[in-house]
Amino acid sequence: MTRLDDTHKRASIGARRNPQSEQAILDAAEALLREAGLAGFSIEAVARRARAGKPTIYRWWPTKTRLLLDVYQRLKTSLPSTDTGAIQSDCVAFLEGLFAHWSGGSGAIFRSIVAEAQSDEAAAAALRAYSGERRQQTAGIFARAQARGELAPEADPLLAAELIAAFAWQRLLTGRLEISRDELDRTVRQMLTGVLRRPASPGSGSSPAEG
Amino acid sequence: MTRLDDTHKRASIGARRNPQSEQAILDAAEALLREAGLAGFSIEAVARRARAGKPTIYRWWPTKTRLLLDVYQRLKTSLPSTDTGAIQSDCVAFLEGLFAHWSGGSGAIFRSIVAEAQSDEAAAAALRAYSGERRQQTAGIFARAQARGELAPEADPLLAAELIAAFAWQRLLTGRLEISRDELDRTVRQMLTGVLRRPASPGSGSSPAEG
Amino acid sequence: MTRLDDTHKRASIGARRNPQSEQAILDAAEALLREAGLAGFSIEAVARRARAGKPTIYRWWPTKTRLLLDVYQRLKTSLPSTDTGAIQSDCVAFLEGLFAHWSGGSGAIFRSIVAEAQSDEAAAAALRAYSGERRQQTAGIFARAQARGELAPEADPLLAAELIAAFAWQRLLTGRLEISRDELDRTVRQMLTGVLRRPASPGSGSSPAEG
Amino acid sequence: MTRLDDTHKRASIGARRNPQSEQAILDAAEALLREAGLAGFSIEAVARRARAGKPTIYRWWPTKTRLLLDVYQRLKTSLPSTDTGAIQSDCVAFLEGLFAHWSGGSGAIFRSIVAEAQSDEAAAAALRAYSGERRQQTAGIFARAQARGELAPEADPLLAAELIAAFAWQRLLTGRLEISRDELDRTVRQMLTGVLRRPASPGSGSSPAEG
DNA sequence: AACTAACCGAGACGGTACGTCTCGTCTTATG
DNA sequence: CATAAGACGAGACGTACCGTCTCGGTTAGTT
Repeated sequence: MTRLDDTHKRASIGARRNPQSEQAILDAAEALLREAGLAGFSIEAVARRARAGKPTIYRWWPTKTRLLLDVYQRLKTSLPSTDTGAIQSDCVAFLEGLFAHWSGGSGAIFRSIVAEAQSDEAAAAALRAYSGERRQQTAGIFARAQARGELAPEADPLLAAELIAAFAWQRLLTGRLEISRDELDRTVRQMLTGVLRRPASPGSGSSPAEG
Repeated sequence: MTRLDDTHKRASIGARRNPQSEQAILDAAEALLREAGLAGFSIEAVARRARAGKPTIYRWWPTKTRLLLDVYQRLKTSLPSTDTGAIQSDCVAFLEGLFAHWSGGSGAIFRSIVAEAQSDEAAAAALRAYSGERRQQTAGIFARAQARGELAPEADPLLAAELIAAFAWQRLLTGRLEISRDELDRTVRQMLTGVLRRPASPGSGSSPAEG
Repeated sequence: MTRLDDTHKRASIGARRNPQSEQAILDAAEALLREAGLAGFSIEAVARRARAGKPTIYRWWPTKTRLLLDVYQRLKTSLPSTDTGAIQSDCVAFLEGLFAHWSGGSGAIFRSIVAEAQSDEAAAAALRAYSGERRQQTAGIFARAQARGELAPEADPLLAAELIAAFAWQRLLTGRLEISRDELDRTVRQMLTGVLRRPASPGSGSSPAEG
Repeated sequence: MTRLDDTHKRASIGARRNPQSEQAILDAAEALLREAGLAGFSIEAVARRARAGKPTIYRWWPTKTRLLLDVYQRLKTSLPSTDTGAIQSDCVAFLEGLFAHWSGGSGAIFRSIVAEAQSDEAAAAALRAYSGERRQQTAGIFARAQARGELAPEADPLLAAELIAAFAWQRLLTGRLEISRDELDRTVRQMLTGVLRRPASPGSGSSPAEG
């Protein structure tokens, strides 16, 4: 990428990790995942593409899964939980942002991680830790709404975060990320309001009656 | 398993498929998946265990995925959607049944299929079809409740089914199927009632009665 | 060949060998040997080409070797040992005829038999029998010359036959059948006269003339 | 064989060929050929016996034939052409030595090479080269005799070598290596003297003077 | 005329070997 | 002492043949 010497002699830089190699390996891994998915992702292939020795990879990433996770970590960047001041639009923005992020190529990588986690306990643990952390983060959206008085006091923000994430996951894993703005709205609304019939309270309605 | 004649001479029965071999292969595949998951599942291993020749497997299941799907198909059986007359307990029963089913070994197989679907389009399509069909089925629970007047008229049963299934999937895929009855209750309740604050109907109040 | 109905339905003709099938199988085997040598010669391939069932082949030719031998037998035809009245030209004619015969395609088949005989005892026995018989036949050339007084009385016709055949075999097996008439002449001459120095006819003697 | 550490941990020794593995593979190949001939000789079997990975074999010996040739090369050692001072005994010694060499197990290997050469052009070329070289070597026996004046000046040593080798080959390939000393003597004598009747030169005679 | 017996093509069966691929470990030579 | 390189043992991949088996159908002799 940033290198000028394309004769690519990238030898040791002494008794410490060579960041150029690290970059080259992560770049290669990411590219392979984007191009061919988990199927084309092998340590052998990464080493070939990165012009790195296999032991160099194994030295820093003891398992394929760890490399996978590092690749995903790198592009997790921000996804800043937008705060529009209204929970409905916050949730829609959250899902829209996530789906856009995933559609941009990183979805393939995350799918790979989930797949890997189904047969590799290390990946499973990492995925569990990662998704727990993300859940906490997402729960923040609901906690803020609760603080604003938008949510019922007894609502569990963490559980709400789990449910919305679960929806997103299933869409990703079954390749159904294409979803219209309108459908997204309706989905979020039903998640927020639930499905139960409201007790016909006199002079009220499902949404905020008036002021 | 059910065989008694473990002298296993299971030769050809003429120019057509031998159902004994088919059974033995599916049995072996299922056992391997249950025992070691997708990692231990190889055509080679299945052939060894089933005492079958590899070409016999390849003859009938052109890809590993097809065999995987056939294995799952076999044990899809019923999971009869219980009808307790109340949506809350219906949903709890649904999740309890599903989690029990998955915990009983078939979860490992379903996880394998989901994993496979992340890199194999055939598996993905099959999974999509299967989960769509199941969603329809699950939506029935909500449609019946709606007919009873338990649910709001504008509630979307199919969407509700998607949300509850998504929750279950994520729990399975992250290895978090152990869940107490109480937690299940709370989860279902929040799914059904939503999280929004109630419009403070006069003389009522879901929880914060007073203080 | 002679059939007109190329829909080639060649069913059983009752409880006995169907000569059409036998022909088709031998034809196919011979063709395969000529085209691709021993490497392309498999029961499977013969069956495919002959549109015959494998058991039909195994019924009549218990081993690949037997089929091989039958194919060779079929085209052994004659090779009539020419009798020109002079041993030198008889031998040259013998070798020329043999080399021409082998060059015409049957050489590939005979090479296959020799190869087969190196790892299959049945083929080895058959080859031994066959070559012994041929040796007897070839010895006739020398016996006739001996009767004519052309050969020394103590010469062994059978041994002479063995030597000339051995020469031919080695040429075949190392792919050196192309040989000029002149070289053939010289070869035969040296075989017949030997290599020892002549006793310088009258009044001399290389070896022990007398005492 | 000569190893003491049969715990056989024989890993890589860096980015170059491991001579231990090479030895083990050649040993295994030779043993298999001696024990079961070409039929029992498969890359799979060699790998198993040598405790080597198949790719290790394929890396260094692209074809089965190459491995075969290397095995034979290894035991070609010497066969020093004895020089007794008399062509008759030289030839007998040559054949006796060769037959003994072949009977000692290497015959099976050479037969395999000849067989292989009948369907593999690479093997054929190698065999041609090898036998040409040996022929040159053997011709030395006759050339020396010619220099001594034992042979006729017009005799062709190379052709003589070809004829004696051909005799040996045919005996090997038809499994007729058992031959008495006496028969060997007679055979060599007829090769050397030829079969033609000597011109009845006065006062001489090849053997029976006259009556 | 029905029955039996052996043939026929077809093709599935359990196996073995093929040659290629990737795995994760190892040891070198280079810097 | 980290690096690129690449050999190593192991074993799965998907394919080709092996030799055996059973099938459904055909035809000829025997009852």
